[in-house]
Amino acid sequence: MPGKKLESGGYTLVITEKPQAAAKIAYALGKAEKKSLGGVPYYELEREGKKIVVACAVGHIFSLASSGKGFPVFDLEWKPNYKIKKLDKTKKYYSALLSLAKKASDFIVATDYDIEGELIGWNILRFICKQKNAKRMKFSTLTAKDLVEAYSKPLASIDFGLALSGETRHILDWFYGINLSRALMAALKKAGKFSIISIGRVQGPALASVVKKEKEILAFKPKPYWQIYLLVSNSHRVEVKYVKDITKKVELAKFEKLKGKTGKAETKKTEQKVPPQVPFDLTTLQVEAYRLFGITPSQLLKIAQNLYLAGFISYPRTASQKLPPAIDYKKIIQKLSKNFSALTKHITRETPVEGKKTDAHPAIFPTGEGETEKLDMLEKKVYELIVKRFLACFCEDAIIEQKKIVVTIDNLKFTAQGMTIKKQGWLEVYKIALQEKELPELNGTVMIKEIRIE
DNA sequence: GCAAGGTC
Repeated sequence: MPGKKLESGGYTLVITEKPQAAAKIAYALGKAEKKSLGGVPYYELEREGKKIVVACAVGHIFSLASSGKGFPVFDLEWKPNYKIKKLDKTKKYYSALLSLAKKASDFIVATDYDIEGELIGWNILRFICKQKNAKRMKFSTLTAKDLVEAYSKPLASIDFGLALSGETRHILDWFYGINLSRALMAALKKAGKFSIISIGRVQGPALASVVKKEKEILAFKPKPYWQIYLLVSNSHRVEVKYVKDITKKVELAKFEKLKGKTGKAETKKTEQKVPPQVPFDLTTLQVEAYRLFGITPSQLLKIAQNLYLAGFISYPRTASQKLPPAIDYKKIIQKLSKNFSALTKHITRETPVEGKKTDAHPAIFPTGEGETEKLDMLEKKVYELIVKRFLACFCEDAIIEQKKIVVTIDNLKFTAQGMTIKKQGWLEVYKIALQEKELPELNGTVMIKEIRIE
């Protein structure tokens, strides 16, 4: 392996992104012994006669920094966090990795398999281990099975595409954020004021969208309008609504004259197949957890992260809506059937319904492992939601019937709409807000019984 | 001093 010449006979150093992942990997690979270096945990074990040390970072332990004053500045370089920030908690992790790397004879990067994770691994490799490359463990769940497999069949190289895109993002965010913030403060100073303010790739557009919405709300002038309902009948009584809102009061007169008149009714029925909703990406899970349980997106991220670290679900920071066969979903379903047989019995599909989006990690899925008694109330809710969404992807389409009654009187059109579920299919497993509304069939001449204007 | 994104 290129880079600093390595001692032979040393151990394999597995580099993880966070302490909890280090523990999971170490105990999955063998009888690990927990040790500590300057207050930082690491693990030693032997596997197939080879000594392995599993060490960890704490997310990013390097940051971009510039010596340039004023703006614009473009001379950036990576520096250990502790050399830049006053209040830094990463120094002891940096030191522990530095010391453990010295006695290693080869390295495996086992950070999260995504853009930031690859960069975290690459920076540790080049700046601490003095290596150009290393093997790469690729995994999406922290279950023992996946970790052992990732260790046994590592990728020969880190993913430089991911790592470079991560570095590029850091650089561009720095260029744009720091320079524009400095420019903004300089402009303020020229106007005789002093304040520390900031702008950036995320906060700028976010602020703009809040301001835009606030302006819309301030500019909103409510206008009165009316909706017209008719109670019509022949064999059944049904309330139908005029298809438009009325904004001019004078137009109401022509509706007031309708009472006692007759009109023509027609009912149309259409059947619709509704396929299961696609597997969870993080954003969709956040939306659903808020809709169903009132859990905020940031709260959800923490819960999902915990479920992942405890081995219940796959890596949650994903935009993918795919469930590739490699995750062995048949086995997962088999495991889930122990606790969720009421749900798994509805499964009819061999392969899951999937969405379009892809990512480095698959969509969020349950691993089928872990004891749910160990979860708190919110964790359990989220976990079960993920189980249901996953299993629903293997269930049959639902069939719904849409009914639409159209009543025409004096060339004015009124309608009523109904919906009934003909076949539950996947809805048995994953409930969504489908409001059923029974509606009779109404055809032929109808009499207008009542008029309601509001 | 200013970004954004990891993890605590």
